Amino acid sequence: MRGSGHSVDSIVDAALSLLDEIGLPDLSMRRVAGALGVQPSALYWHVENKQTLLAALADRIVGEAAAGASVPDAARALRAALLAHRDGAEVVVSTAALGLGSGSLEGRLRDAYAAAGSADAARDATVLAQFLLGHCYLVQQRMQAAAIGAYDATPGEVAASTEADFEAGLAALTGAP
Amino acid sequence: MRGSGHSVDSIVDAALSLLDEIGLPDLSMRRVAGALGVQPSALYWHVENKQTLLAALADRIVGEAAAGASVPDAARALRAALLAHRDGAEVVVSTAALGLGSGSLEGRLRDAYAAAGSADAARDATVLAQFLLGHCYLVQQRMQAAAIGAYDATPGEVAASTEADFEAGLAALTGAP
DNA sequence: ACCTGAACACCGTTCAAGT
DNA sequence: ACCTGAACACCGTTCAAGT
Repeated sequence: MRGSGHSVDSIVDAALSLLDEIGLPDLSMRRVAGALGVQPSALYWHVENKQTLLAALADRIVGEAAAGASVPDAARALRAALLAHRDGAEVVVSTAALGLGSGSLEGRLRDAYAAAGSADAARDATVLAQFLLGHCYLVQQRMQAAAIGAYDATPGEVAASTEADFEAGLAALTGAP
Repeated sequence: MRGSGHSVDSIVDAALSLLDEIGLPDLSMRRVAGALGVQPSALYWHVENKQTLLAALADRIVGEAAAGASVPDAARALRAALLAHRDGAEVVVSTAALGLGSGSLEGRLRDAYAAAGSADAARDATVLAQFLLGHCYLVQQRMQAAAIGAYDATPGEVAASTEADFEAGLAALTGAP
């Protein structure tokens, strides 16, 4: 902090817009450094390694989504947050076990279930998080495949049928529409 | 075929046992070549690139699991197949959109739903596949984190509580125990 | 037909050294 | 405190050349 060259926040900023431009497979430490006009080694002053940078990116992607909402609305808000950035689901899911990334996401759902008086908020949240992450991951994979032309539908068609898939799963897992 | 040096099957064999040994992050084309006693470039005679090798690996992991079973048994068999190999879920999920990898898995579930007289077997299969893949991916991530010690449970504890999570989600998505 | 050898354009990370 | 420069040990992939 305090006007110095770069903070961890500015690195996450750069990484996030680079993610939207080029996608996760091409998101290298060297590219992030390049976007900041700095040597790759400079990043390691602010960030321990690539894994922790991705975890910070995951936290930023999840953001404040779903705070204080009902279970279905929390799930919808988290879905929207993941789908808002290219490969957002893969970033979040890949750091989910670190507690860092998605203690966040699963925790958010746990709060929603607890507020709704669930008898086992922890299990309910785990199950819904697994569906939510699997859903978003596969949706984004399919959208990318559709963009490349390797899939038999346009990105628009994928987006539409995909939301109905989500609502179907959500209704089944939460017990009602 | 025909007694030549290596087939694509022998490459998948080597890749699969290497996967169990070292995990997906360390599974490089160069390591696979090394395990076969061959130069890395030799692999490209049999296989187009790493992505298609991973797709073939995914097909091998899914195998014949769940053929002709009821929906819940198909789901359980597929779960067991993914969990049987280190990072199995990540391999399968990462190639799921290619039709190559998990036209397989999702198709298997679609067949089971269709045989059970589902009104929308395609959607039901998509939703269950998303849960199944998200579940297995997160379970394996958690088991690995537990093995490293970065997680607050032993691998055994993770495996146990995890199966109950799966049955809870499965019951909700299929409508009954 | 199948493989080697060498090369190309990359990686993540470390660490002395500069300022 | 923060960054550069150079290095280390790797990647996936291509392609001429060998057999």
